[in-house]
Amino acid sequence: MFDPEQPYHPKEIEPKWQQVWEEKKIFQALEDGQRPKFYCLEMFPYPSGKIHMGHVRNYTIGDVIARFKRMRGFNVLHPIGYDAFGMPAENAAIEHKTHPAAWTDDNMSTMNRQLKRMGFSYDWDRELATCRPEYYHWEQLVFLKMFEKGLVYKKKSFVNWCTPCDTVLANEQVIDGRCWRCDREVSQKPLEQWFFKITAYADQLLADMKQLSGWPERVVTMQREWIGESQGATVRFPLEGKNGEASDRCIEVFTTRPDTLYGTTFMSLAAEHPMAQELARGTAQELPIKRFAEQVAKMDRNQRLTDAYEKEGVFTGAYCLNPLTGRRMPVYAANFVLADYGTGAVMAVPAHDQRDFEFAKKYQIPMEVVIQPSMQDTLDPLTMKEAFAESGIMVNSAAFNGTSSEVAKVGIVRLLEERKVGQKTLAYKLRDWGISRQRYWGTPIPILHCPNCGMVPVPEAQLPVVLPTDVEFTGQGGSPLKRNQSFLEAPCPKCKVGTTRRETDTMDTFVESSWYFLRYCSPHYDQGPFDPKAVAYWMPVDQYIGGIEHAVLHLLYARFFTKVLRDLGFFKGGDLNEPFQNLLTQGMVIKDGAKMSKSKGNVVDPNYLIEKYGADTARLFSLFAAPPEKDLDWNDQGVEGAYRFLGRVWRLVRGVIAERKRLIHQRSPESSDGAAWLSGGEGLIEVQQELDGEQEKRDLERWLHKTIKKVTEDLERFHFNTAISTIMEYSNFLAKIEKSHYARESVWQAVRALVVLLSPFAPHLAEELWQDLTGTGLLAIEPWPTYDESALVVEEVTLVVQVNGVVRTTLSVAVGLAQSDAEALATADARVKKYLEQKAVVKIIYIPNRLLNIVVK
RNA sequence: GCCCGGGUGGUGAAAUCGGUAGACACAACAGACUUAAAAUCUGUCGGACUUAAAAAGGUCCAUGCCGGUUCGAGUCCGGCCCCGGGCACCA
Repeated sequence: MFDPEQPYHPKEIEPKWQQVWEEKKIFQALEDGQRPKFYCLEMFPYPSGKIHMGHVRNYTIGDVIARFKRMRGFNVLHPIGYDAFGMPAENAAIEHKTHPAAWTDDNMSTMNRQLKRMGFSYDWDRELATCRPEYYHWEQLVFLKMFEKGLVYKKKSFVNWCTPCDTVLANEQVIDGRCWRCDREVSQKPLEQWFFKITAYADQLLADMKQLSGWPERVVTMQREWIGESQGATVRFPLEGKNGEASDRCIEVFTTRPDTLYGTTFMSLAAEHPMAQELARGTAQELPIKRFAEQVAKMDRNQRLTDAYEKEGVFTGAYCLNPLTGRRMPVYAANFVLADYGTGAVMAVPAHDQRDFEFAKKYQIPMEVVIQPSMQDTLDPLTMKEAFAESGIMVNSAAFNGTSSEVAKVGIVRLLEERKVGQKTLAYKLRDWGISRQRYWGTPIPILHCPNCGMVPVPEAQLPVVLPTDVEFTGQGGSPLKRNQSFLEAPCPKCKVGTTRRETDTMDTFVESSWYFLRYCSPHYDQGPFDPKAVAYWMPVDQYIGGIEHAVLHLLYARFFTKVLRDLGFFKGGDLNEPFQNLLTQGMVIKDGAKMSKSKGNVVDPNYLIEKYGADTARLFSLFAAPPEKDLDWNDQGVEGAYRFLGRVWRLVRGVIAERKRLIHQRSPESSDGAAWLSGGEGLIEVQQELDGEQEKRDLERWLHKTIKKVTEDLERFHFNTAISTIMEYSNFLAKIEKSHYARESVWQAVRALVVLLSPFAPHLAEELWQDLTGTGLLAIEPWPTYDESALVVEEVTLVVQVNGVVRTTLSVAVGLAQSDAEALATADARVKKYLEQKAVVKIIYIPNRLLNIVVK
């Protein structure tokens, strides 16, 4: 029974509609050629325990987009799942004597409950968790395919190592050089590590950013900087042989300044460069070089990357020759040369590079000026206070003297190529992606180590390599996989006789998140990571929504992985290059000027919010308080305001329903109880139409169409806050309508539109009111209203009248008023007139229906 | 140091193309309803000055600061200050 006095109780209506949506599976996505598809995706959560405000905001944005697109006629795919592998689960297992799987499962079911309670329109049949063998099975398969193609390799590399915790730490887990858990200093330890060869895709990752027009510019910029392409040349400097001649061995360098080649006076190698030790071998420099390499290796990596420490080096005892001039140059090992950038060796030009300048000063190495700022302005190596690193005019450079250094750059590279001592080269800052983790709770790397055959991939038929469950978590002695005999030992699939030792490293969890969006397309497919047909239908993701913190990491990895899968043929001829067509990066949720965190004690728990106000209020406020890409300042009073607004809509709509009901009861008392009254019947509509005054009806229609237009346009460009304020204005307008007019047909239509427009934001309230209004159908799958331009036409507009650009009055005038009439009206106005006295009119600017500006002197 | 964002009332914000700055909210204040409170509803709400018995006006200032373009600038251009983010020994 409809009770007009019933107050707004979200706790009662919200779970009811959540259940209806779920039972009727209306958010289930099926491939359908009739409607255009729309893949709406939010970054899936790590199952840390319960959802936080950042999730609420992220998923509300995604849900409003999904609901809006669905009502606009798109076939929407809107999935959710869990990024379920990772260290917190393992740490919890160690602390609380549970199993990471149990801990993770618990958290996922809690979070599932919370997400459902928020009313998000997910296709729950597609839910996935990356820790399940049916997911990571396919990740292992891709790993093997990459291994075959040489896109995975193993090498020794330095990692952050915490001795008390006996484990590797990710960079972000090292805070000021100390372990986040035990606060001890983190050291650098060389370890055999697995790498994905992302550098092989550096050029494509850079070039294809042209296709990312739907991404925020700053994310593209961050990725471009991260990849860090430099144009330059490689040059080979022959080593000096026994009798001062050039030997057939050489040191290869990368330089972005081939124009300074004639000014090279020494050579710098990274301390770790294999040649450094080799050149010093058997000389007096052998020991100093060895000590120096050890000292550099010990240096904290963070310090090495951030501090401008003093440039130091040790002479290797060897000399090399400038390939163009034959000049004899000492070869040093230097602490500022990076082993893994370029070739790990640098041609040193002290006059034109600040680092080389400082180094040369310290070790009294000669300087050679080869570029002058201008013809007049010349440099003297003896008086220079710093290197001259800009472009200028070439000197002391043989045939290039007198030309500009920019021109010489090209000429010198050509000369190097002619003489076969160098060539044009691109260098990248991007490093290969180290994916090894010495942890249990991750995807096992499907490799066996055989004493006879060496590294042997696990045969595809034996996949998945399942994580053993009979494992004890002590936190001591490294990964528990290393102590698990049944996991560790396996017969060699190649020689059949050797007992192999299974790889105990697991994969970085960023690998799982690099392809989950593809798995969503066919989450139950058991012939491979995904069904190519499903991927061809749904991909690319039309709208991706997540935090800016993944600007480089996840978003770069996912782009890389997509390209790898393409090249491995997984898309079966599809041409998917880029996974995410459009990207929206939402801001943080902050309170009292700081990001919400337990330590700051400023956390707002979504559960509390839902309990007190309901999901619709939580959704509405998180969209109303700020535009999505900005930080959102949480304000409890603002939440109250959102709740009050929903209460006003509730009372308004139900007031109108009650009035309509009363009217019908008057006309035919017997039909008012059942659903029959809703349709009203011809007679009723006639009566209602009679009640409508022509002018009022037009005003109402104009408001209606204006509101539909604005809300639609704002939703298209993700201006949720202004879309909501438009609905508020519309609702404020409707609330002013006299109660005696409630029964009119135009009011009835206006109120229905209010409910529809509000539905993406507050779907439960809207669904409940929709049922009261129509008695049938689900609003969630109703079509979005359209607006009629002709209904927007007005007869009168406000004309702003300015004198010399200052507003003096506004006039209400007929649309399309002629300039002469506008001038006449304006100059007749007393407020305008007084500014025209004693003045000559110089110019009049008239913009019809908007503004009249009289310029006087 | 370099590269991006951003700076608008007491607060969150709006102003889509250069055309009435502050929509919509929050807070505050006043009032109505009530025995009272809550809830709800109504009104006021950038600043200074000013006219007036009051209702209601008027003038000037105001979008970080200084300048420019323009009939007209929150919006465009130049310089500067502050805040946030990214990069930073990458040869």
